[in-house]
Amino acid sequence: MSAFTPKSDLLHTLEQRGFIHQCSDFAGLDAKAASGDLVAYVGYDCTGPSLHVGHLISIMMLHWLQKTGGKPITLMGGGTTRVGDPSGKDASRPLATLEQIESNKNSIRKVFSQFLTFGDGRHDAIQPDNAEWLAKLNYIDFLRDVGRHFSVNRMLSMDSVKLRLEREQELSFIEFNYMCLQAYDFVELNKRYGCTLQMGGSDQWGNIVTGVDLGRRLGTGQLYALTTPLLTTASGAKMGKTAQGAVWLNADMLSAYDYWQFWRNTEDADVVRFLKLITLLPLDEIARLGALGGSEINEAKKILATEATALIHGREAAQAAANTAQQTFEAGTLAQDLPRVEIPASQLREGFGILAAFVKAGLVASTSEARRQIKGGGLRVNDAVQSDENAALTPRDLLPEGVIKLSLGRKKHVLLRCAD
RNA sequence: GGAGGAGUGUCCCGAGUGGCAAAGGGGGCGGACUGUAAAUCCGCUGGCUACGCCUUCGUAGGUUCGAGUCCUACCUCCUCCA
Repeated sequence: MSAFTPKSDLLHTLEQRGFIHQCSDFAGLDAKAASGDLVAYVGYDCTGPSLHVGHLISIMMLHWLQKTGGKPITLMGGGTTRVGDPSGKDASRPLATLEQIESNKNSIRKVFSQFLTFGDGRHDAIQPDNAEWLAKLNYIDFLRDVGRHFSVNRMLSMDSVKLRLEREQELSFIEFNYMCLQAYDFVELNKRYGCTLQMGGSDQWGNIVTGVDLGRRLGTGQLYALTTPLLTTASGAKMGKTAQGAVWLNADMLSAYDYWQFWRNTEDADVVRFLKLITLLPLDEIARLGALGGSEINEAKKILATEATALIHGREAAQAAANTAQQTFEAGTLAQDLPRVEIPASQLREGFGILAAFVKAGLVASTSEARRQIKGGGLRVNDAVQSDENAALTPRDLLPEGVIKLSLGRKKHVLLRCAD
């Protein structure tokens, strides 16, 4: 792969930006992409109400695909989610109900329009749901026409399955069938839309190649597999989850400010890699940012955060988040745009217990945790460290702006405000 | 169907002798150092109306002053046999 110099704009771009982990046939795919009628898809589970930052890489790939003249398909896994993906999860996921899946699907859908142009044109993105064909499959027909092409021996050797077997963990039959359905999807998308490439994270390699294989046996013509590295930090931690939960892409599930903060806190070693993967900045600009030494790299992190946030929350919200951060962390002034929580004015007049206040603000999960944080010096009111867990907030704590600033650690702030 | 083994703090792994809010990791959070970074060091990591009370060790009972630890039944998983 490294020896190969891609001719197509697509592979050229993907390679330069660090998207490529494995490819089933680099040269073949390159030729196909260069021909200008490449249709490719990525499948998305409907297990949650929103995608998270871990999904971002594949979405960006679809974006570049469209930009370089290809047609992207975002396949909603409305059908496969009814079965469950065995990819390395420790426990079998509880199966989602049909209503949940439907609701998740509609919620997930929203995010793609920020990255892709949908429509009926030749290069417009489309968004089918594999329930359209999987739900009406007839078991006998499926076994006869498709099932006989799958080798159990091979499936057993796949990491996702092998791991579960080695660790003596539950692997149910329906989960086992997941890859068969995913392979079938690929073939079906080929028939319906001329799709010849499936992309995904490196953990999907086995599933994707199974689809390529099935296509060959069923006579689809050559199919291709392309995987990306999983989004991890330089220290090896998986991205996408924080203590508060996943870093959601949907704007209604994670604020622009929090999203901006997430990327602002990127490790030094990851900045350039992330700029390439999740922003649209030109490579020479990224190279310039990457050359910044020492603490100057913070400038690059701010740009990373703002560009990333602009993609899903809009330029204006991203800039607002940047401004809020600038005021809070650099100017040391009160940023009115910090997250807010309201309490009744009467409650403040009576004295609002400090522990309850932090719980109310959502900065700690329980009063016990608030107590612990006070012992550890982690709670501040109006930037003053608190040491008395019996203290109460009163109207005297109100800043001139009419709010009380509560902080957990150095980074998390909430403004407490009286409701009228 | 038979024999044996296993299920531990709702993030994960994992010790556990009848006195256990339960060893030790990882992860996470907080503090120090910094640059809202990494590395390192320190603290914390069930809940509450909090020097006490309540809920936790697959589920439900039982023995006991007292059970994660003993007994019974049940559920789930693993291994060997049929």
